[in-house]
Amino acid sequence: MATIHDVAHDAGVSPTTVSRYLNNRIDLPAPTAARIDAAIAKLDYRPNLLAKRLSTGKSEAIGLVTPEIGNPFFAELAAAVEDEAERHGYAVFMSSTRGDVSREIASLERLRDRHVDGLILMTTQPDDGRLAGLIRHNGNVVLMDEDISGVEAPRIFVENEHGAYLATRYLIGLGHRAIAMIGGPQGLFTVKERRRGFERAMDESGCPIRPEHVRLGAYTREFGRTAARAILAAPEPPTAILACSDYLAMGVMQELREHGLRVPDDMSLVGFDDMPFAELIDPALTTIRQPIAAMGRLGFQTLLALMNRGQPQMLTRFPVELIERKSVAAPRKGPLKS
Amino acid sequence: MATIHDVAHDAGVSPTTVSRYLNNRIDLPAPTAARIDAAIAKLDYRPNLLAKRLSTGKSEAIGLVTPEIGNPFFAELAAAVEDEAERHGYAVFMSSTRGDVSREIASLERLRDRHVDGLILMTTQPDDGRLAGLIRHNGNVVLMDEDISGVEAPRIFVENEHGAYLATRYLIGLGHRAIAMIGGPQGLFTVKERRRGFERAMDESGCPIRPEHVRLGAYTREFGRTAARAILAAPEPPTAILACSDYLAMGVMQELREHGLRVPDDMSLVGFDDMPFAELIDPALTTIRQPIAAMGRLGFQTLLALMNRGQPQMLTRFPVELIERKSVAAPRKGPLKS
DNA sequence: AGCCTCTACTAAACCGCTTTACTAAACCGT
DNA sequence: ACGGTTTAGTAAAGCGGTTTAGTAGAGGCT
Repeated sequence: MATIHDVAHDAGVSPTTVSRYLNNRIDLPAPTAARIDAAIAKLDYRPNLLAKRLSTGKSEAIGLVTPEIGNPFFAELAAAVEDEAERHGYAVFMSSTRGDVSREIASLERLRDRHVDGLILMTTQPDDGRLAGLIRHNGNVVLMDEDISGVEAPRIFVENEHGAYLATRYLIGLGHRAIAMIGGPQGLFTVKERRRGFERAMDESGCPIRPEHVRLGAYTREFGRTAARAILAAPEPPTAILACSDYLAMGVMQELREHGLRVPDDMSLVGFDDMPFAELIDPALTTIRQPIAAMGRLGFQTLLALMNRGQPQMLTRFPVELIERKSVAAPRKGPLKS
Repeated sequence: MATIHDVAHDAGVSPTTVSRYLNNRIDLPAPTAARIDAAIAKLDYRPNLLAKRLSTGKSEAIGLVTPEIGNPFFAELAAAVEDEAERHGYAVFMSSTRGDVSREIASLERLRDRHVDGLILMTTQPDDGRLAGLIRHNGNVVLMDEDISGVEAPRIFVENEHGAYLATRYLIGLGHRAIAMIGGPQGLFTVKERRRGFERAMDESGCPIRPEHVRLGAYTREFGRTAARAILAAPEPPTAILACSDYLAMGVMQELREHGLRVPDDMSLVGFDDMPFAELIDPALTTIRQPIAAMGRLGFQTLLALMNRGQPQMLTRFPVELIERKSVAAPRKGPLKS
């Protein structure tokens, strides 16, 4: 393959000149520029990225760390990030941590080793301090979706509290007063926020919250089932359930079905996230929509600003929206017969 | 950051020695090795990947080109590829082409420009020859899922024909004789193969295929709806539909629902792929499972063999499996009342 | 004429690692 | 004691760009 030397030789200039010309750091008289252009075309010259990177110390790539790329929520987000990154000439390395802190650490090490210039990090576990330490040393990290405390990175979140508040108010507005909530891992930022929104809505309307109606565990379908089972077994089961992710809602729905209960006739159900499958299931899931694509785009833009030593917004909250579908109705009369 | 020179200096040897030691190209007496190890630890030395890559000409990264990373099928595959790649110290660049040939070409250019050492390529469109040409020049490409004709790359496919055959035989076994088929883009490899399997099963059982019962268009939910609408409008609608992807099946299901038809009572439905949501929808979808994770792993292994100038298997066919769920029953008696 | 400024470049160092070709010293058998 | 082999390394030339510091020559001003 042709190198910059070949081009320089062919055009009768020095490699320096070609390099500067290609990087717009010099204004060349038209004939010289034309000779260089001709040489490039003739030799089919392509700059060697590896060399360029070593020289500049930039890898022109970013890392996107998600808990699980197979999860449609993160996959959609990844698609948006990738889209925006490509527009700016950046490549995206993805990695799925599967809730494994050591994988999160590994991606931070990739940042330190200049494998990538920056990182968009989504975690699903409360940090024990290790991540925070690494991030502080490395810089160029944008946090999305979940917070890591003790870190001074730009953050991009949704209005978690407001979302849960909206959903709960909506249920209350339809006459529900006994509402259960199922959430992800205890201690997680989104979990706390969503719980707060739920509690605020309940309090405002004077609806009592029974402790056994609040189940925290994991953002998985499996936990949705477990939690639903527990809630159904409670002495006074609720008439509606707020599941703080669509995955949880799926599990709840499956469990209800196995108990012979119908959604929404016997139990109303609201999800959170508006994953692609939310409108495909039956009944279509009423849920809180997060603007995934916009978050992904902004995530990259924020990181870009950070990498260019700009001044990115340090905290962005995206609005959420209640999407009304078919999984919610007025409360049933009378007790559950399952 | 410490460089290999610093380590060498600290250990009292030359950089050459450190380099060779770290790359296992030399056996050093224990004391010397210990000094180097100590220096590395002391200085917290990490080899600069950028420099290493320029020097070796390898980027230790591969590209994974999927039509749409937001699609759970590809997302799951990506997760498996990534997993296997990481195990071998490779990073994975993903890109979604969204059916855009220019994006496919862009990823091949990244290969040529040594951004990545190899590529796993999944396309969703018949090639006009451009891709084939580029692949021939670049080498180190593994084709998955769909074929590109005129290329000598290792290929990894599933038993498309057998899958469709299995599904069709299964329907016929339950008494269906009028079966429709909905497939992806005409001219696509998987479409042709699956169609052939469908036709073979029908022929073998003496079931006539009505031309208006075969709909080819795109592997999308939207097309599933369109095709289902057309099929329902046919003079003699079938009693079962074979949808050649789960996305298509989703669309079909939605359309049927809007016509007031029940699955499987009024119409049996079989999908293809066994995407994660297939068992979540109601009724759970009977479908043909592709071993996605195994395909992803083998995809990387094959590419690795290719990159190391080994002799990879040039064609691998993965078996498929019929997953019986709830979307299939014996054919309804009498005509459709929609 | 002498000095300054501007244009149009260039030489050479550098990024940090790998690798080829080579050497000094120790050991070994006869 | 000597040639040959092994051990334990090293010097220096890349890899292909970028960048800093500098220069030759033309033109303008006084």
